[in-house]
Amino acid sequence: MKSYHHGNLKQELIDCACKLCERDGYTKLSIRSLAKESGVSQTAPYRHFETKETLYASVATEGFKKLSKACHIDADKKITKKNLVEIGYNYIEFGLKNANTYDLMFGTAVGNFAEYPELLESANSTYENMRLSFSKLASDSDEVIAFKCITLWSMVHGLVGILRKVQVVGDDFEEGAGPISTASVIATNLEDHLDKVLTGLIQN
Amino acid sequence: MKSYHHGNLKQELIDCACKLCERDGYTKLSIRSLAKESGVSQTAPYRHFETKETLYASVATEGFKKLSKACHIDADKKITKKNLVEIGYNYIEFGLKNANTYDLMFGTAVGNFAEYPELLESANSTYENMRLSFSKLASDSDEVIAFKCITLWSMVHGLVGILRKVQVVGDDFEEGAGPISTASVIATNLEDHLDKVLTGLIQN
DNA sequence: AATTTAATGTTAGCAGTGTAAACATGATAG
DNA sequence: CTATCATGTTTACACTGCTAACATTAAATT
Repeated sequence: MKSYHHGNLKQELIDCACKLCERDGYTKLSIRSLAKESGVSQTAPYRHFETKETLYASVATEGFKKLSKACHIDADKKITKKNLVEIGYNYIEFGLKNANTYDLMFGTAVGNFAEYPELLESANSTYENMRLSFSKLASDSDEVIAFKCITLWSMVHGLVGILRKVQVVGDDFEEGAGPISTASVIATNLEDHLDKVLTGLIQN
Repeated sequence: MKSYHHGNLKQELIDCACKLCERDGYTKLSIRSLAKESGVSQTAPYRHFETKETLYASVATEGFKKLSKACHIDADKKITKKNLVEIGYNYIEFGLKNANTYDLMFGTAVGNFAEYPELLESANSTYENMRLSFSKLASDSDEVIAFKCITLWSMVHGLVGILRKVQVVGDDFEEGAGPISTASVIATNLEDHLDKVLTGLIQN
């Protein structure tokens, strides 16, 4: 016995979309299949999402919230370099363990974050978190801190990209030629790697 | 007066696809519209590309070849740190000026490079080029060189990703809050930035 | 040179997609 | 109690990737 009105459709669609996007990749997601999954008509989702991109934006927003949480460090405590390594490590871990969602967040699925205030907010706050943690370690100017933060961010962001391609290509590479084996080495020594890079960064 | 057989369809399709992918983004590309553009029936492309992904792979291959060329340094000459900065700079420039193609190359459009030997080859050779240049500067072990190379690569790769999001969000940001203004600063001082990072990397 | 074969093209059609328009239902505000 | 409006449904359109059956012609074989 189901009523005509679902009651909680929007949230259910988002939750469902998050799961499906992560499981199959966002390209495989269709509004129709999503509607079916929620036991609702094909076009019902359009009452809650203007276009498919709007739905993507919602999923991406959830992603940034999770990423933010994963990279969060208790603000009261004193921050050490080890903490920053942790942040970087957690960032990369998130990117690899939620590869499909990560793709949605940083790919072209959502063209312009500015069109989706919540998404823009959650993305910026992810950065802001990171920047804050950084600011508690070094006593540099805001500018320098932001600079270092972006450097770390692009570092880990880039590593996620490279390491994902590694997974795709497969690890069964023997001759130390390609980027594959090397990247794998970095992957298994991620913390060391981050520590090294951060050390260089902090010392300036 | 056109003959039944096109004569050079495959190459024309690839060329056309490269242009369209770069102009509108690979998501907007349809095999049908591509066929129409080449004045050929809807399904003619399927004689040359098993699936759409195969076509994507071809476009991506072209992309890696261009990227490789952009990052190439004459092998005979002695390599300086400045040359490496140049490589990094050119890499980033390529990523920003060919944003849509870059997306195709590093996104999820092509799932598994290993399924497309030419693509895998061109991608690996891009890396190999970079590694070779690196190996001519420092006199480290192969392992360390590869390690440093990957570090530089993920660095520039990450920067492209971040800087692209900047473009998307727009530069008209004033309060020094978001990652935007900071990343913009990096963008305008790219060479300095790279030099700084590389210096840290080379000194170890 | 004639004939077979394989490569390359076309037509027709299926199943699936995003989305708009017109209509149905029922929760809520007056 | 009634009118309104958010939310759901039905129907339909234009588009997509892709398959199967058929047409044409270039290349290989006899």
